[in-house]
Amino acid sequence: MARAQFDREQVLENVTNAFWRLGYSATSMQTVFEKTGLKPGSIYLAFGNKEGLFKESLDHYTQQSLTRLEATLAQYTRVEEAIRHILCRFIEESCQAQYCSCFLVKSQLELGEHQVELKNHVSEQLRRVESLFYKYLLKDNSESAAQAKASSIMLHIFGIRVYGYHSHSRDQLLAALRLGLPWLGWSAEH
Amino acid sequence: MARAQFDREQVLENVTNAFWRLGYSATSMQTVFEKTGLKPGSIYLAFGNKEGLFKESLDHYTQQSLTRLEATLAQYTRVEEAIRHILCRFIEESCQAQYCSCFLVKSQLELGEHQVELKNHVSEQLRRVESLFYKYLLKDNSESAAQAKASSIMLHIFGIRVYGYHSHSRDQLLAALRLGLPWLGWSAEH
DNA sequence: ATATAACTTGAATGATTGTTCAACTTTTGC
DNA sequence: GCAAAAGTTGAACAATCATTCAAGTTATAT
Repeated sequence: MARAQFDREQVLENVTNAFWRLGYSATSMQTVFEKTGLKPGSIYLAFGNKEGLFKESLDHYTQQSLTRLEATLAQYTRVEEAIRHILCRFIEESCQAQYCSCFLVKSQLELGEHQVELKNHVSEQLRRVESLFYKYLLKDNSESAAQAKASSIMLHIFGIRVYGYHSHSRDQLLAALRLGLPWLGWSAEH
Repeated sequence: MARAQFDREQVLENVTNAFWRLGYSATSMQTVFEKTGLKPGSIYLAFGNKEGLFKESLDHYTQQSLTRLEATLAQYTRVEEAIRHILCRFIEESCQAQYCSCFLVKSQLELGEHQVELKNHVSEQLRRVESLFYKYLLKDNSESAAQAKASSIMLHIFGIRVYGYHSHSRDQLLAALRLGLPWLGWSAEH
């Protein structure tokens, strides 16, 4: 029973990157072989097929994202401050040259009738993100207020992910966030 | 000089629908031939290639969208009321069974390094939409306020387009819009 | 009526798609 | 040390991809 000779994490890192940038359809298995240096047989034995590989990539990405979000949310005493930090980070990301939006958002919109299972899987991951915000907002809010605020946060995040993909304008996005999320208590200067 | 025997508008309608639902990569020319009933030669003579066909589809969709938006904006005396109507319409759309988000948003996120020209074209169309809101908001706002409000509207629209694609929850979206866009002056009941 | 330009047809192109598999190598359990 | 399990290899598969083109048809201009 020989062990796999490749680092599964490393492989998923490369594959996720390819899927993230190019999308599910536009990423060929040929591309996967090249980015990982593995041969067809190894990939198919380890991940089943393209859908399985994509699903694991999604999980890999979600895991990283949630961990990072949770860390930031736990770091600050006031939830609003943490969320502000997260949103500002997203804006900064969107201004970088190689920005390619959010893997989950892109996948959600790309997948359709032909990949229902994958699409539902993405939806589930997005709901996990919203639940995380909801959980932290519950500390200072009623259930209905926390839900509305969590949804509003998600709307703005989705907005940044799309808007930032073609605009790259930090100030415009920041002004829009200040206007749409006044309850986050933005400071006067920044 | 024989005229084309097909209705260009009708063909674009069908093709747009396919691209909209399946995306650029996942829509094969074979699909195009089937949906239109035309043979390869006719399509390639009329539209050049897949990219050209996609570009015309985008323009067809943008034309229809802008016309509809402009009509609603011109219909109401108060801009805020018009925008509220538009957003509510978007929410209603997102609750329908066959909802497939916004063609421009989906394309913006799908297109990448390999279709830079197309991607820029989509960005341009999205900017036209924002400019339309900006123009109408200028009537009652300073330039900076109108810009911030237009951006905020776009963020929320993008949000609906993504959020509505996996949630289908009318009330949640509405509550989030009321929270994020209070300056639109929502009535107490609805 | 005829010449010519516009358009349609459908088979064919070579490249690329996702996936399989028999042969081979490596590691493990006993 | 031996057998079996696990993993690797690289060629090969049929299917589909976007696109082309020579031949045939149609409409228009003169």
